[in-house]
Amino acid sequence: METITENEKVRVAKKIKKMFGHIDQRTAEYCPIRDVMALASDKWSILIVLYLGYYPILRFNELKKKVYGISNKVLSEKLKLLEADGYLSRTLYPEVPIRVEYELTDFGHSYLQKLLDLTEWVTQYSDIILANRKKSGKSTTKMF
Amino acid sequence: METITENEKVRVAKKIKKMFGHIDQRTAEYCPIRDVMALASDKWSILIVLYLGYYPILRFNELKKKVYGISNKVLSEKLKLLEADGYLSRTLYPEVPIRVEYELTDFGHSYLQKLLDLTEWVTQYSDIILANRKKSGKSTTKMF
DNA sequence: AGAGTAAGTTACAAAAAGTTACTTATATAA
DNA sequence: TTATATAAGTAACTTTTTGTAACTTACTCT
Repeated sequence: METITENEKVRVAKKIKKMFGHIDQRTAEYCPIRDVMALASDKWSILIVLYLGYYPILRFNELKKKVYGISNKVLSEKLKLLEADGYLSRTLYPEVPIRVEYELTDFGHSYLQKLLDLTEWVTQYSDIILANRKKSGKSTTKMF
Repeated sequence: METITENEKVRVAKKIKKMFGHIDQRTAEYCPIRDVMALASDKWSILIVLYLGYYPILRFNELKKKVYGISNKVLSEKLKLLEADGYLSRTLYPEVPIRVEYELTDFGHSYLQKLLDLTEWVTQYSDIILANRKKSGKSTTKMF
Protein backbone atom coordinates (compact mmCIF):
# COMPACT_ATOMS: atom_id res chain seq x y z
CA MET A 1 0.00 0.00 0.00
CA GLU A 2 1.59 3.20 -1.19
CA THR A 3 1.68 6.05 1.32
CA ILE A 4 -0.29 9.02 0.12
CA THR A 5 1.19 12.49 -0.15
CA GLU A 6 -0.49 15.67 1.04
CA ASN A 7 -0.86 16.70 -2.61
CA GLU A 8 -2.71 13.50 -3.36
CA LYS A 9 -5.01 14.10 -0.40
CA VAL A 10 -5.87 17.56 -1.72
CA ARG A 11 -6.54 16.13 -5.15
CA VAL A 12 -8.85 13.50 -3.64
CA ALA A 13 -10.69 16.12 -1.57
CA LYS A 14 -11.34 18.14 -4.75
CA LYS A 15 -12.69 15.08 -6.52
CA ILE A 16 -15.02 14.40 -3.59
CA LYS A 17 -16.28 17.96 -3.59
CA LYS A 18 -16.93 17.86 -7.30
CA MET A 19 -18.72 14.55 -6.95
CA PHE A 20 -20.99 15.61 -4.11
CA GLY A 21 -21.77 18.99 -5.66
CA HIS A 22 -22.47 20.81 -2.45
CA ILE A 23 -20.68 18.64 0.05
CA ASP A 24 -22.39 20.37 2.92
CA GLN A 25 -25.93 20.08 1.67
CA ARG A 26 -27.71 18.12 4.32
CA THR A 27 -31.06 19.12 2.87
CA ALA A 28 -33.35 16.79 1.00
CA GLU A 29 -31.33 17.09 -2.20
CA TYR A 30 -31.02 13.94 -4.23
CA CYS A 31 -27.76 12.12 -3.56
CA PRO A 32 -26.77 9.31 -5.96
CA ILE A 33 -24.22 7.96 -3.51
CA ARG A 34 -26.95 7.24 -1.01
CA ASP A 35 -29.55 6.10 -3.49
CA VAL A 36 -27.74 4.21 -6.24
CA MET A 37 -24.84 2.91 -4.17
CA ALA A 38 -27.24 1.45 -1.60
CA LEU A 39 -28.09 -1.25 -4.12
CA ALA A 40 -24.87 -1.35 -6.14
CA SER A 41 -22.58 -1.78 -3.15
CA ASP A 42 -24.90 -4.07 -1.22
CA LYS A 43 -23.12 -7.23 -0.09
CA TRP A 44 -25.40 -9.58 -2.03
CA SER A 45 -25.53 -7.37 -5.14
CA ILE A 46 -21.74 -7.40 -5.32
CA LEU A 47 -21.63 -11.20 -5.29
CA ILE A 48 -24.42 -11.49 -7.86
CA VAL A 49 -22.66 -9.10 -10.24
CA LEU A 50 -19.27 -10.79 -9.76
CA TYR A 51 -20.67 -14.27 -10.40
CA LEU A 52 -22.51 -13.09 -13.49
CA GLY A 53 -19.24 -11.57 -14.64
CA TYR A 54 -17.61 -14.96 -14.40
CA TYR A 55 -20.47 -17.19 -15.58
CA PRO A 56 -22.06 -15.10 -18.31
CA ILE A 57 -25.50 -16.66 -17.94
CA LEU A 58 -26.98 -18.12 -14.78
CA ARG A 59 -30.42 -19.41 -13.90
CA PHE A 60 -32.11 -18.57 -10.60
CA ASN A 61 -31.13 -21.75 -8.79
CA GLU A 62 -27.63 -21.67 -10.24
CA LEU A 63 -27.14 -18.17 -8.88
CA LYS A 64 -28.48 -19.34 -5.55
CA LYS A 65 -25.77 -22.01 -5.42
CA LYS A 66 -22.96 -19.69 -6.48
CA VAL A 67 -24.02 -16.90 -4.14
CA TYR A 68 -24.18 -19.44 -1.33
CA GLY A 69 -26.00 -18.36 1.80
CA ILE A 70 -28.51 -16.09 0.08
CA SER A 71 -32.19 -16.90 0.58
CA ASN A 72 -34.78 -17.24 -2.19
CA LYS A 73 -36.46 -14.14 -0.92
CA VAL A 74 -33.45 -11.86 -0.91
CA LEU A 75 -32.07 -13.24 -4.17
CA SER A 76 -35.40 -12.63 -5.83
CA GLU A 77 -35.59 -9.09 -4.42
CA LYS A 78 -32.04 -8.15 -5.39
CA LEU A 79 -32.45 -9.55 -8.90
CA LYS A 80 -35.57 -7.44 -9.41
CA LEU A 81 -33.79 -4.31 -8.20
CA LEU A 82 -30.65 -4.97 -10.24
CA GLU A 83 -32.81 -5.58 -13.29
CA ALA A 84 -34.75 -2.37 -12.67
CA ASP A 85 -31.56 -0.32 -12.37
CA GLY A 86 -30.29 -1.80 -15.62
CA TYR A 87 -27.39 -3.94 -14.42
CA LEU A 88 -28.83 -7.22 -15.62
CA SER A 89 -31.42 -8.75 -17.90
CA ARG A 90 -33.93 -11.46 -17.18
CA THR A 91 -35.07 -13.85 -19.88
CA LEU A 92 -38.02 -16.15 -19.35
CA TYR A 93 -38.44 -19.42 -21.22
CA PRO A 94 -41.96 -20.72 -20.57
CA GLU A 95 -40.99 -24.35 -20.65
CA VAL A 96 -41.92 -26.86 -17.99
CA PRO A 97 -40.38 -26.60 -15.58
CA ILE A 98 -39.89 -22.90 -16.20
CA ARG A 99 -36.45 -21.57 -17.15
CA VAL A 100 -35.23 -18.07 -16.32
CA GLU A 101 -31.80 -16.77 -17.26
CA TYR A 102 -29.96 -13.80 -15.81
CA GLU A 103 -27.17 -12.00 -17.63
CA LEU A 104 -25.25 -8.74 -17.16
CA THR A 105 -26.22 -5.93 -19.51
CA ASP A 106 -23.52 -3.78 -21.12
CA PHE A 107 -24.19 -1.33 -18.34
CA GLY A 108 -23.73 -4.09 -15.79
CA HIS A 109 -20.43 -5.08 -17.38
CA SER A 110 -19.32 -1.48 -17.24
CA TYR A 111 -20.16 -1.36 -13.54
CA LEU A 112 -18.46 -4.69 -12.95
CA GLN A 113 -15.16 -3.32 -14.27
CA LYS A 114 -15.18 -0.55 -11.67
CA LEU A 115 -16.40 -2.84 -8.92
CA LEU A 116 -13.66 -5.32 -9.70
CA ASP A 117 -10.96 -2.69 -9.17
CA LEU A 118 -12.30 -2.21 -5.66
CA THR A 119 -12.80 -5.87 -4.79
CA GLU A 120 -9.30 -6.67 -6.09
CA TRP A 121 -7.87 -4.02 -3.80
CA VAL A 122 -9.83 -5.42 -0.86
CA THR A 123 -8.74 -8.97 -1.62
CA GLN A 124 -5.13 -7.84 -1.93
CA TYR A 125 -5.15 -6.12 1.46
CA SER A 126 -7.48 -8.42 3.37
CA ASP A 127 -4.54 -9.90 5.28
CA ILE A 128 -3.58 -6.46 6.54
CA ILE A 129 -7.16 -5.73 7.53
CA LEU A 130 -7.47 -8.99 9.42
CA ALA A 131 -4.19 -8.35 11.18
CA ASN A 132 -5.47 -4.91 12.19
CA ARG A 133 -8.69 -6.44 13.43
CA LYS A 134 -6.90 -8.96 15.65
CA LYS A 135 -4.96 -6.22 17.39
CA SER A 136 -8.21 -4.46 18.21
CA GLY A 137 -9.84 -5.07 21.52
CA LYS A 138 -6.81 -3.38 22.84
CA SER A 139 -8.25 -0.13 21.47
CA THR A 140 -6.03 1.80 19.08
CA THR A 141 -7.39 5.10 20.35
CA LYS A 142 -4.76 7.68 21.11
CA MET A 143 -5.17 9.94 24.12
CA PHE A 144 -3.70 13.39 24.82
CA MET B 1 -20.53 4.27 -21.03
CA GLU B 2 -18.22 2.41 -23.37
CA THR B 3 -19.56 -0.84 -24.78
CA ILE B 4 -17.45 -3.77 -23.70
CA THR B 5 -15.92 -6.20 -26.16
CA GLU B 6 -15.95 -9.96 -25.81
CA ASN B 7 -12.21 -9.83 -25.22
CA GLU B 8 -12.69 -7.46 -22.34
CA LYS B 9 -15.31 -9.74 -20.85
CA VAL B 10 -12.92 -12.66 -20.96
CA ARG B 11 -10.22 -10.56 -19.33
CA VAL B 12 -12.63 -9.56 -16.57
CA ALA B 13 -13.70 -13.17 -16.02
CA LYS B 14 -10.07 -14.15 -15.58
CA LYS B 15 -9.52 -11.39 -13.05
CA ILE B 16 -12.56 -12.55 -11.11
CA LYS B 17 -11.37 -16.14 -11.07
CA LYS B 18 -7.94 -15.08 -9.86
CA MET B 19 -9.49 -12.90 -7.18
CA PHE B 20 -11.81 -15.57 -5.81
CA GLY B 21 -9.21 -18.31 -5.97
CA HIS B 22 -11.56 -21.20 -6.41
CA ILE B 23 -14.62 -19.48 -7.79
CA ASP B 24 -16.75 -22.52 -7.14
CA GLN B 25 -15.81 -23.05 -3.54
CA ARG B 26 -19.07 -22.83 -1.66
CA THR B 27 -17.47 -24.46 1.34
CA ALA B 28 -16.58 -22.68 4.55
CA GLU B 29 -13.44 -21.17 3.06
CA TYR B 30 -12.66 -17.63 4.10
CA CYS B 31 -13.84 -15.07 1.53
CA PRO B 32 -12.53 -11.50 1.88
CA ILE B 33 -15.22 -10.20 -0.44
CA ARG B 34 -17.91 -11.34 1.96
CA ASP B 35 -16.07 -10.44 5.13
CA VAL B 36 -14.10 -7.27 4.47
CA MET B 37 -16.40 -5.76 1.84
CA ALA B 38 -19.39 -6.16 4.15
CA LEU B 39 -18.01 -3.28 6.21
CA ALA B 40 -16.06 -1.40 3.54
CA SER B 41 -18.94 -1.17 1.07
CA ASP B 42 -21.63 -0.59 3.68
CA LYS B 43 -23.74 2.44 2.85
CA TRP B 44 -22.83 4.32 6.04
CA SER B 45 -19.16 3.34 5.94
CA ILE B 46 -18.88 4.78 2.44
CA LEU B 47 -20.25 8.13 3.54
CA ILE B 48 -18.04 8.23 6.65
CA VAL B 49 -14.92 7.52 4.59
CA LEU B 50 -15.85 10.05 1.91
CA TYR B 51 -16.54 12.82 4.43
CA LEU B 52 -13.28 12.10 6.24
CA GLY B 53 -11.58 12.31 2.87
CA TYR B 54 -12.96 15.78 2.41
CA TYR B 55 -12.74 17.11 5.99
CA PRO B 56 -9.50 15.56 7.21
CA ILE B 57 -10.51 15.62 10.88
CA LEU B 58 -14.03 15.35 12.24
CA ARG B 59 -15.43 14.97 15.72
CA PHE B 60 -18.26 12.57 16.52
CA ASN B 61 -21.04 15.14 16.36
CA GLU B 62 -19.56 16.78 13.27
CA LEU B 63 -19.57 13.44 11.48
CA LYS B 64 -23.13 12.92 12.59
CA LYS B 65 -24.11 16.18 10.90
CA LYS B 66 -22.20 15.49 7.69
CA VAL B 67 -23.43 11.92 7.42
CA TYR B 68 -26.95 13.17 7.97
CA GLY B 69 -29.56 10.56 8.81
CA ILE B 70 -27.22 8.26 10.71
CA SER B 71 -28.09 7.49 14.33
CA ASN B 72 -25.72 7.78 17.29
CA LYS B 73 -25.85 4.05 17.68
CA VAL B 74 -24.95 3.09 14.13
CA LEU B 75 -22.35 5.86 13.78
CA SER B 76 -20.70 4.66 16.97
CA GLU B 77 -20.76 1.03 15.77
CA LYS B 78 -19.41 1.79 12.32
CA LEU B 79 -16.64 3.99 13.69
CA LYS B 80 -15.52 1.20 16.01
CA LEU B 81 -15.47 -1.30 13.15
CA LEU B 82 -13.70 1.05 10.74
CA GLU B 83 -11.13 1.80 13.42
CA ALA B 84 -10.66 -1.90 14.12
CA ASP B 85 -10.09 -2.68 10.45
CA GLY B 86 -7.55 0.13 10.23
CA TYR B 87 -9.34 2.65 8.02
CA LEU B 88 -9.43 5.41 10.59
CA SER B 89 -7.92 6.56 13.85
CA ARG B 90 -9.63 7.81 16.96
CA THR B 91 -8.01 10.36 19.21
CA LEU B 92 -9.41 11.16 22.60
CA TYR B 93 -8.82 14.50 24.36
CA PRO B 94 -10.01 14.15 27.95
CA GLU B 95 -11.24 17.69 28.22
CA VAL B 96 -14.65 18.70 29.51
CA PRO B 97 -16.73 18.24 27.61
CA ILE B 98 -14.83 15.38 26.06
CA ARG B 99 -13.33 15.78 22.56
CA VAL B 100 -12.82 12.87 20.16
CA GLU B 101 -11.39 13.25 16.68
CA TYR B 102 -11.63 10.84 13.80
CA GLU B 103 -9.21 10.84 10.88
CA LEU B 104 -8.42 8.50 7.98
CA THR B 105 -5.25 6.45 8.34
CA ASP B 106 -2.91 6.03 5.38
CA PHE B 107 -4.65 2.74 4.78
CA GLY B 108 -8.00 4.52 4.85
CA HIS B 109 -6.75 7.07 2.32
CA SER B 110 -5.57 4.24 0.12
CA TYR B 111 -9.02 2.66 0.29
CA LEU B 112 -10.69 6.00 -0.33
CA GLN B 113 -8.86 6.39 -3.64
CA LYS B 114 -10.31 3.12 -4.91
CA LEU B 115 -13.72 3.82 -3.47
CA LEU B 116 -13.78 7.21 -5.11
CA ASP B 117 -13.28 5.69 -8.56
CA LEU B 118 -16.42 3.67 -7.99
CA THR B 119 -18.56 6.43 -6.50
CA GLU B 120 -17.51 8.78 -9.30
CA TRP B 121 -18.67 6.24 -11.84
CA VAL B 122 -21.97 5.81 -10.00
CA THR B 123 -22.48 9.57 -9.78
CA GLN B 124 -21.68 9.96 -13.46
CA TYR B 125 -24.24 7.35 -14.51
CA SER B 126 -26.91 7.92 -11.89
CA ASP B 127 -29.13 9.65 -14.48
CA ILE B 128 -29.04 6.56 -16.66
CA ILE B 129 -29.84 4.34 -13.70
CA LEU B 130 -32.76 6.49 -12.65
CA ALA B 131 -34.08 6.53 -16.19
CA ASN B 132 -33.85 2.72 -16.25
CA ARG B 133 -35.65 2.53 -12.95
CA LYS B 134 -38.56 4.66 -14.15
CA LYS B 135 -39.16 2.40 -17.13
CA SER B 136 -39.40 -0.57 -14.80
CA GLY B 137 -42.76 -1.68 -13.56
CA LYS B 138 -43.31 -2.51 -17.15
CA SER B 139 -40.93 -5.42 -16.63
CA THR B 140 -37.96 -5.57 -18.97
CA THR B 141 -38.01 -9.37 -18.94
CA LYS B 142 -37.70 -10.94 -22.36
CA MET B 143 -39.72 -14.06 -23.16
CA PHE B 144 -39.09 -16.76 -25.73
C1' DA C 1 -26.62 23.93 43.70
C1' DG C 2 -28.13 23.85 38.70
C1' DA C 3 -27.40 24.14 33.72
C1' DG C 4 -24.67 23.04 29.83
C1' DT C 5 -21.81 20.20 26.77
C1' DA C 6 -19.62 16.07 23.77
C1' DA C 7 -19.52 11.52 23.17
C1' DG C 8 -21.36 8.06 23.57
C1' DT C 9 -24.73 3.89 25.77
C1' DT C 10 -29.15 1.65 26.69
C1' DA C 11 -33.81 0.00 26.30
C1' DC C 12 -37.31 -0.32 23.30
C1' DA C 13 -39.82 -0.10 18.54
C1' DA C 14 -39.58 -0.71 13.60
C1' DA C 15 -37.68 -2.59 9.55
C1' DA C 16 -35.04 -5.90 7.05
C1' DA C 17 -33.46 -10.45 6.38
C1' DG C 18 -33.66 -15.43 6.94
C1' DT C 19 -36.59 -19.93 7.09
C1' DT C 20 -39.78 -23.10 5.62
C1' DA C 21 -43.67 -24.44 3.34
C1' DC C 22 -46.43 -23.66 -0.58
C1' DT C 23 -47.77 -22.55 -5.70
C1' DT C 24 -47.88 -23.13 -10.78
C1' DA C 25 -47.65 -25.62 -15.01
C1' DT C 26 -46.85 -29.72 -17.38
C1' DA C 27 -44.22 -33.90 -18.67
C1' DT C 28 -43.25 -38.38 -17.44
C1' DA C 29 -43.54 -42.64 -14.47
C1' DA C 30 -46.48 -45.96 -11.91
C1' DT D 1 -55.28 -41.72 -14.35
C1' DT D 2 -53.49 -40.32 -10.56
C1' DA D 3 -48.85 -39.44 -8.50
C1' DT D 4 -44.24 -37.40 -8.88
C1' DA D 5 -40.89 -34.34 -10.23
C1' DT D 6 -38.93 -29.82 -11.37
C1' DA D 7 -37.66 -24.42 -11.64
C1' DA D 8 -38.73 -20.24 -10.14
C1' DG D 9 -40.40 -18.00 -7.42
C1' DT D 10 -44.13 -16.22 -3.35
C1' DA D 11 -46.20 -16.07 1.49
C1' DA D 12 -46.35 -16.42 6.39
C1' DC D 13 -43.68 -16.39 10.15
C1' DT D 14 -39.25 -15.90 13.10
C1' DT D 15 -34.88 -13.82 13.95
C1' DT D 16 -31.63 -10.23 13.38
C1' DT D 17 -30.42 -5.68 12.39
C1' DT D 18 -31.44 -0.84 12.49
C1' DG D 19 -33.40 3.23 14.14
C1' DT D 20 -35.33 6.29 18.14
C1' DA D 21 -35.19 8.69 22.14
C1' DA D 22 -33.93 9.13 26.62
C1' DC D 23 -30.10 8.65 29.74
C1' DT D 24 -25.07 8.85 31.54
C1' DT D 25 -20.52 10.83 32.65
C1' DA D 26 -17.36 14.24 33.99
C1' DC D 27 -16.42 18.47 34.65
C1' DT D 28 -16.84 23.80 34.12
C1' DC D 29 -19.28 28.03 34.40
C1' DT D 30 -23.12 30.82 36.30
